[in-house]
Amino acid sequence: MARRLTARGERRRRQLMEVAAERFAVAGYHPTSIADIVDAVGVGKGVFYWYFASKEELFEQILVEAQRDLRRTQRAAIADEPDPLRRIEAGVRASVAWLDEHRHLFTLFELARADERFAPVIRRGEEQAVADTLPHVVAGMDADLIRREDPVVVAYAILGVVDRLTRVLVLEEDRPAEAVADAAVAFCLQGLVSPAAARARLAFR
Amino acid sequence: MARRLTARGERRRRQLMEVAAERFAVAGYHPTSIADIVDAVGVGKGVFYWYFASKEELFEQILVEAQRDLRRTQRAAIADEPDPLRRIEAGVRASVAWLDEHRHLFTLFELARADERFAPVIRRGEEQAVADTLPHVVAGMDADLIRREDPVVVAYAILGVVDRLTRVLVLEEDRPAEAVADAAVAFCLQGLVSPAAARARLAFR
Amino acid sequence: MARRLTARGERRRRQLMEVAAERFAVAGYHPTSIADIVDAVGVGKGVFYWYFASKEELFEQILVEAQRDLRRTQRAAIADEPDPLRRIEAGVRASVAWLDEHRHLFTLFELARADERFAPVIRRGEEQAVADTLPHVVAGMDADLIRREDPVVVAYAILGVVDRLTRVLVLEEDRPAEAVADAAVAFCLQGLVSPAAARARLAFR
Amino acid sequence: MARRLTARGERRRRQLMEVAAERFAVAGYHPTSIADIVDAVGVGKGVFYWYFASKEELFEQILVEAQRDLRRTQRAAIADEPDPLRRIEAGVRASVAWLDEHRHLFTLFELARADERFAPVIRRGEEQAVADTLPHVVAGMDADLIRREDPVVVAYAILGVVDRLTRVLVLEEDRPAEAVADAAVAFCLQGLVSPAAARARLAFR
DNA sequence: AATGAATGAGCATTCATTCAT
DNA sequence: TATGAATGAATGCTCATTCAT
Repeated sequence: MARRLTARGERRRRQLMEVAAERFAVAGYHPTSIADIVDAVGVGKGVFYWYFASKEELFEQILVEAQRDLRRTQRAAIADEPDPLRRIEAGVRASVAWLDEHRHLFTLFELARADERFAPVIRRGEEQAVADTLPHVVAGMDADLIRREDPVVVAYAILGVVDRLTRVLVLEEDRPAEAVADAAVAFCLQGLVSPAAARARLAFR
Repeated sequence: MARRLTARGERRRRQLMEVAAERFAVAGYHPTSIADIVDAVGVGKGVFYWYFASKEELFEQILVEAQRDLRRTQRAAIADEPDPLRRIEAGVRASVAWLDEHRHLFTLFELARADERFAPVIRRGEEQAVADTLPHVVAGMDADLIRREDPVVVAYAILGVVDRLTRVLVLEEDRPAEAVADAAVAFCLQGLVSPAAARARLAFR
Repeated sequence: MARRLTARGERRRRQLMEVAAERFAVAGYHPTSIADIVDAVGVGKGVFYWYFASKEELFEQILVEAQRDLRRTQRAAIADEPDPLRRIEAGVRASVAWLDEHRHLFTLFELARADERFAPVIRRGEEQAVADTLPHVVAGMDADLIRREDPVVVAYAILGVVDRLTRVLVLEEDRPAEAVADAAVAFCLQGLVSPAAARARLAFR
Repeated sequence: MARRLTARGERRRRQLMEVAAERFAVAGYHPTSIADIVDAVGVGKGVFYWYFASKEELFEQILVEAQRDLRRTQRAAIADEPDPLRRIEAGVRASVAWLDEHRHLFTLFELARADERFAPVIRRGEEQAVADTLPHVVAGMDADLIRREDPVVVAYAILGVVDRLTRVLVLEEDRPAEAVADAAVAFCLQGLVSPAAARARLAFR
């Protein structure tokens, strides 16, 4: 592939990707057939194979573009923050917001993770996200703002919190994204122990 | 179904479930055919349908039994702990250990979550886990050991941390389960801010 | 087969045949499995094959016994009638009544006729019925009570009328069997032309 | 379905229907597999499902088209007849001729009647045939050409005679269709009583 | 006589992909 | 670029029949 496309061709390609993304999210990858996709767009099957080498390639491209967009959004949100903790916080908030706004793509990430063929794409994106977070975590530790822990662990833990809270509370229970972002930030920064208990624990050391 | 089985029949049923669980985990649900399963067991195709009404029912039963076992393990681990925080900690440790020991079942949970038909089963299990955690969180808040927050949020956050850290660090990066459990506990209890920063923050209030 | 059966065995055999006949009538021959039958009776599959060599043999025996019973009924109804036309009439009435009372067996006759394997059994029964009717038709012609026509044709025509009127009007439209028998007799005896038209026609000859 | 077909596609569809109709008639519906059909046509299995949604739909379409053709033939045969009795006679003759010429479709009607799923299609056609016959019967009664009886009964009786005589005498015993049509007409019009007996009966009234 | 278990060929249907036009 | 048509391997599932106990 990597065909050179006319403007019209580019539009078609987009259209196919969008329709496919939506169907995949609603019905799943397997249950959505090429026929479903081209029928929804109103074109013949040949068209599909003009733009994509295979169903697999199509899904992969949807995923990669979505990851790229999410990452772009995170970087933009972080850009102006000098404080490491606030950078992380901004990243969390931006992620929750993006996942909320692109629910079907969020769903596709989950779908992809469960499929042998696409899991690597997701893993790659996740590793990228961790790599992006790492410098801020390390900077936070150097500034004694963040507990000294394996920074990779910390980064994955944040990912886990954001992912789960957004999926369950925003997508399924329809809570407002900002409130969930607040909760995610609070949990990630302070954990669940109360200040009182924290003080008591400190006294021990 | 719900057939009355002889001892021999019960053994067969177990064997089919185990072989299927393992194949599903390795290759995925769709790619694993009934033929694969019965061939692996070395029986005819009809045998499968003597014990299970469908491939779908089989998967569901695997999931439900796995969830039951995980829950049993968690409850056992928590049983003797009087302190709410320690109960939560024990639950986290038990979960990481179980997921480590039953890696293929952990994988099945992920697979299932991505499939329309099985997602409800997973959600149900997750809700059960949250419901199981809730009393301890609330007790912790009442004893002023845990920050006052929406306890449901807290429970899901813990789930997210445990799930992600175990999946990536234990299953993929092969770190020792105990170390990962330590890290998960630490993150969940204290979050990522350092004691110093916490003190500084406290001063503000 | 043709096993010597104890009294209990004979009961079992009857029970299997009755249950099977009813299921076949309701759901069809193919859609009714041996499993359905033995489950309905509450016995294991082996029992079935103790009494019948195959599903096919079972159906055949049901058919043959039903035909035998129908024929017995017809002969009994005709026995005391000296007049050929009245014999035919009595036969028609007896047939409609029997088919009404044994609706499921009537249905089985239809089912069987459509199946290559059983059609011969039905044909045989039909030929028997025709052969049974023939003497009365011939006697009627000899006594100048019945138009001179190919008696075989006449016999099959009667069969056709009885079969169709009973099936549609009695079984489907739930009309009383006696009324339908009346109508069948009237049509068979006089056809559809009015006496006036008949007279007019006669004048021509 | 209801796909837009090219001329070539339309040809394929016809071909599949014809081959299928013939196989169904020879071997039965169940025993004829999709594989049999496409193999006979010499195409891949997918082709079948390009043109038909299911085996069931195919059979139904065969039936409906056959019924349509039979009805067309009947109407054409009747068109120029002013006399009600002659219209009925013409209809009977046209039916016998059509059933003779399309023996395999006649067989399919029988097959279909025995199958739960297709019986309604047959019943519908039968009701149509009765509805088509009714006006002539009523007209005949009004003109005092036909005995006053329930016209629906009369119509079904005619159907029964035509069906049975054609099936047994034409299809099985290979008698000439015209002779059988003659016999059917004679029986339907005059019944089986002789003119003499009829006169005698009249005397009574 | 009876049971639960097992067999395995057979079937309708799906679907990613390719092809001829 | 685009279409309708075609491919054919693969899949889940059924079921009459047999077997071991």
